[in-house]
Amino acid sequence: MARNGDGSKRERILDAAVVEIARRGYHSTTVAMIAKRAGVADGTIYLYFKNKEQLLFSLFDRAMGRFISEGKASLEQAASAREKLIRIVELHLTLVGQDRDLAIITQVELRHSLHFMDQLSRTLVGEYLGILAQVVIQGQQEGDFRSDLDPVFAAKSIFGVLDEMATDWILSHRNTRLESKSASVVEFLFGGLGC
Amino acid sequence: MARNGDGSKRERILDAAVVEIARRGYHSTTVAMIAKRAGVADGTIYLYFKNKEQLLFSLFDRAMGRFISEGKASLEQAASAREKLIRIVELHLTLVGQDRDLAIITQVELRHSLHFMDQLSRTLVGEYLGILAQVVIQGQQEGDFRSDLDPVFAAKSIFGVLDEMATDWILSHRNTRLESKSASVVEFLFGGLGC
DNA sequence: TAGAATATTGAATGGTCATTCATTTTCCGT
DNA sequence: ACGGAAAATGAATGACCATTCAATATTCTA
Repeated sequence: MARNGDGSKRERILDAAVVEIARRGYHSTTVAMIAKRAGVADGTIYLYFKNKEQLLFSLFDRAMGRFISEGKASLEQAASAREKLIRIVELHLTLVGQDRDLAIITQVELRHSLHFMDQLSRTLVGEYLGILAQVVIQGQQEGDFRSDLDPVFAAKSIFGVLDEMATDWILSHRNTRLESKSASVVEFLFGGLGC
Repeated sequence: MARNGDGSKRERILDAAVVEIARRGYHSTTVAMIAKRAGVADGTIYLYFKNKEQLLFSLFDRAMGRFISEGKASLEQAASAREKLIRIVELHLTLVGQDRDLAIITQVELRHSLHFMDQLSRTLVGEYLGILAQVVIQGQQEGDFRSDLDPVFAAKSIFGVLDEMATDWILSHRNTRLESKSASVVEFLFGGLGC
């Protein structure tokens, strides 16, 4: 019965959870549905995850872990803050736009309670904002970015724009590619609305 | 009908729902809890609302209705697009920052599920974005805003920044006033990051 | 290969709640 | 003050589902 050893069963459960939760929503998805799609018994879920909520957290961990590691790699290849920001925007939109089901999880399902968001923002999202703030600081030192902006505030603004584009993409059922917005986003972030 | 002298019973139920749902989250709040706080019987809720989900929608309708009507009034007093944008930013942050419980509802609880967000974005949020886009168009005609920006894109970006500030305020438990960010937001929106 | 250790199964459990509706209370016109 | 209509009540219903655990299957060790 049990196939290839190590984490493959756990991975299968996570994959199944992404699909089921994206389609029906966290609260309407039963553990039994996830188990069925993963091809395991209901009880098996509890051998790998403490409970349903932990399973949802694990979904986020896995996705955000990939994001941050790819992000760090990509940033190392960029010298100036300006270039770094461009890469971040592209990476963010590309990764979110790559998997619609996963995007629904990150943009919608992971935000359904204050308790939940609190935990997320304290950990991985916080780390992401920190990286953004660092880039802003670098840009200010290089004289490319205005130095009268609070870097943390700027980081949140950048995140806000990216996050809104991602959510909007999920909600608009058109077949656009999310990363096609990269250039506009970069342009807006650098130049704002004014002439 | 249920509405006598004071339409106050329905209002009391809505008020109670805001408090309970903000504190415990939508899914952990039972209809019985809302009824208790409102001082009515469980069944009475169903004389005013079709079901629990409709009650949540009504919460949003009431809040967003106030927002849009106040917004329109405030916009009429502003002539230039620049002034209008300043007013929108101030109004958005002031209204959200006025009532923490209600803010938790709008920033977190109303975003529970794709289905739910879909309905919101198609209706009132869509209307809000439309107003923002109009202001951008006006600004472009007046020569104050860059005309190479797509107004709908710009509207979403503005909304994204405002929304992120609001969510961040909810999650940071510090005692700041949300509207104190107005000036920074306006400055960022007009000028962006660049020098 | 035996037997122990480990992994998996899935039916049963127990608790939770949204919703209903038979009954009671309040309202109001005459 | 009466009586019928409208409102309100809250206990009962029934559906739902996360989680458990005794039983079974599989893998490992010597």
